[in-house]
Amino acid sequence: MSRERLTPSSYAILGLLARRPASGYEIGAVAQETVHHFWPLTRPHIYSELAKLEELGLVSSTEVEQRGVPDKREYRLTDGGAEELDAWLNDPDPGVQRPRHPLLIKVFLGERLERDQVRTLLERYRRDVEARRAEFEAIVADTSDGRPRATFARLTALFGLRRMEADLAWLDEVEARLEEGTGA
Amino acid sequence: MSRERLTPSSYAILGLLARRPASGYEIGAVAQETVHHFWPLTRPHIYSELAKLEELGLVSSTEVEQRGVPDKREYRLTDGGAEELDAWLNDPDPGVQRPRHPLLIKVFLGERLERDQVRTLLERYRRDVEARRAEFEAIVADTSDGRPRATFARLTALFGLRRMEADLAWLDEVEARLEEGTGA
DNA sequence: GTTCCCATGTAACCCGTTACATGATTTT
DNA sequence: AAAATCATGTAACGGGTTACATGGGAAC
Repeated sequence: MSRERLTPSSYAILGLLARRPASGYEIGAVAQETVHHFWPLTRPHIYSELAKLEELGLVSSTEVEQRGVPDKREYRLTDGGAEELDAWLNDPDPGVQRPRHPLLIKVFLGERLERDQVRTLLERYRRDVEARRAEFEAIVADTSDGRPRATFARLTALFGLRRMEADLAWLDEVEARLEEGTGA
Repeated sequence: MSRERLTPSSYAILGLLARRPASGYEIGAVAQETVHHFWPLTRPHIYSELAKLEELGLVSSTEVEQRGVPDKREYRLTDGGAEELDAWLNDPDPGVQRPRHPLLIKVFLGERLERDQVRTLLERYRRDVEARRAEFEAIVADTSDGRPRATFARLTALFGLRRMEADLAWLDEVEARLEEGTGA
């Protein structure tokens, strides 16, 4: 198989197209509301992926005229694309997460910092986490009707929510530990 | 400041060099044991970063002869490098995490899958998570003496540990929910 | 009737990865 | 003595980002 040059981003896009044909721009908008919180897709990236996928015959496109706004190129999944997508989905390999957590670099090097500076840093992070937790909660609330499709979207938001809660618990632990270190 | 082209990886490397001068290869080994679990650094990347950092005057290098093994180029932080590092550390911006969680793409598209296939996928992920949790626990155990430096390393491992626990809790939730869906 | 925004996309760039190179040293 | 490993590194590639382009509507 020469087509094994596809990335998770490729499959995310195939998956979105499986639900509904769309232009690159439209995929960008949908991605923002659906997969962005666990797999960010920028629009330029989507465009280049679509070109690659079309070259591989996994999607096809037609120019669609529009009034008032520029014409768009609408992509749809081909039969081969659906096959490729399902083959990937049925592979139970969960894939690798490469953690990239810049905050922890600063924490790791915390000995170079004043204690108060570490606290400020953590406080800022806590605010970020709380904001993201709220976003996840909103998605969970939005997907709590019984629609079959919403069920799975809900599970991904729940994942984010649980992780944000874990981060908050960690922050509590760390701050408590830093207090100890201070007084003594 | 023209030097504002540095990435978190740059600062991670500066931070490691602040502890001890080292060659690119040695930084690679240390990074593997210290920052890899929250900020992976591959050796080729380290080499190119070092070249860039030297060009900016943030590190300096000297060729060191060795017996039996190839000569190495040893890098050390310059005064300017230490300044730059501390400026970054003292900025309380925790930075952006770009979540990249390929598993959740499959979960999100779960309606295209057989229920059992979803279960298999989650089971595989659970094993991964348990393995990673064990690694974090090992680091926590390894850093539980009172060394000041170990304290901060420990906090980063604790972060990973809490997140893995969150993932396991999520898996329990999801699997329970999927059982419901099955019987009815 | 300028100024701002919206819908659509392209171009340029670079961070980080995977693949390759090489000579000494230890292992079998 | 062949094979594997170690210590050091270079080369090539590409996924994904930030910056730019553009023309029609909407807003003030």
